[in-house]
Amino acid sequence: MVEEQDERILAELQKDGRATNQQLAETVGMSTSACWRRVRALEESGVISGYSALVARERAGFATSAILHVSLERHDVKFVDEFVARVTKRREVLECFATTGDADYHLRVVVRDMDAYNKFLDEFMFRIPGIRHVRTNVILKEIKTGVALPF
Amino acid sequence: MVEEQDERILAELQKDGRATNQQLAETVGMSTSACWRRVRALEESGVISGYSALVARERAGFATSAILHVSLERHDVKFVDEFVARVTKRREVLECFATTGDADYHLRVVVRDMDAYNKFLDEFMFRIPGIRHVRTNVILKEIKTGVALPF
DNA sequence: GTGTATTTGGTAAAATCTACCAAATCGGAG
DNA sequence: CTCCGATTTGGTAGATTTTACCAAATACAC
Repeated sequence: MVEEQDERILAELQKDGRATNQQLAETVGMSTSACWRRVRALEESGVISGYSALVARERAGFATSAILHVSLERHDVKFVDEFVARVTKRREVLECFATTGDADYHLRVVVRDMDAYNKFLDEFMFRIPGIRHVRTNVILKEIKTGVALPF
Repeated sequence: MVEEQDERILAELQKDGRATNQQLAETVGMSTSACWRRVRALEESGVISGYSALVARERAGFATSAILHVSLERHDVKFVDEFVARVTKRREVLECFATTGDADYHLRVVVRDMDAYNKFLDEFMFRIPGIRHVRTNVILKEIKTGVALPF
């Protein structure tokens, strides 16, 4: 479905999401029109789901982030759906994964400071129905925060 | 440093990293030239660290991902630096955070399939010197994978 | 208020995007 | 191999966008 040349395009657009079509065509080695059509196809088929500016967290004033391990009390669809719906809406939650292991979910949360994090827990997380346990691991240092799939 | 109007620009460029300067200027409510200069300033000051196409993981052929909890045997700079250097280079590791809590590091790893993950552990992770313990939590479902800071 | 520095909006040339065309390439079927 | 239809390709041109510059407006210190 996604072939050789598409992967080169994807790799390049992951590295520079604002590369001009001409640059792109040159680096992947095809004509501008062929390249443009492929990019368009990748967008329309949903392989490329969007484009985003990557903003330096600290410089933008978000000093605090944490990884949360969340377990639910019960796993009825009712509680699960409610949890998923709330977490999806909440913008401080950048990532949420259902995982194997002790916790049901891993979340990454980004806020401006510890006060905001405390508020996040009290006013949001602890009010979600059916939560059994929340463990917070504060992020001391970001070693790497990538978005590029390893083509 | 980053003010009101800059935040609107950042929010918009996080949502659509390929918005034209004209669209952007319109949605944030300033002239195209003023808007363009601010974007440029945000790029040059490093607040915007780059742009990226967001690629749908599964559609691009990466079926398997996991969260790893890694602890080091010893915490001399020597071992820490080596660990950080290796992890930073390895492209399957999308994210790596030093955290409080039981594990020293949280990693998110993305690969094509379980074979590739097994290989990743054997040929990469387990060969890093000074590793005490690695626990794998396979990601069952991606509830949310965002990159946008919550302005 | 005055002078200086910074930011603003407008403009025009250069670069880019995007839709179209005809030519080239591919993949069977005979 | 040759023909045919289908797909993909490269080129082109008009519309759009970017980008650097200018003069005017605004902000700021004295």
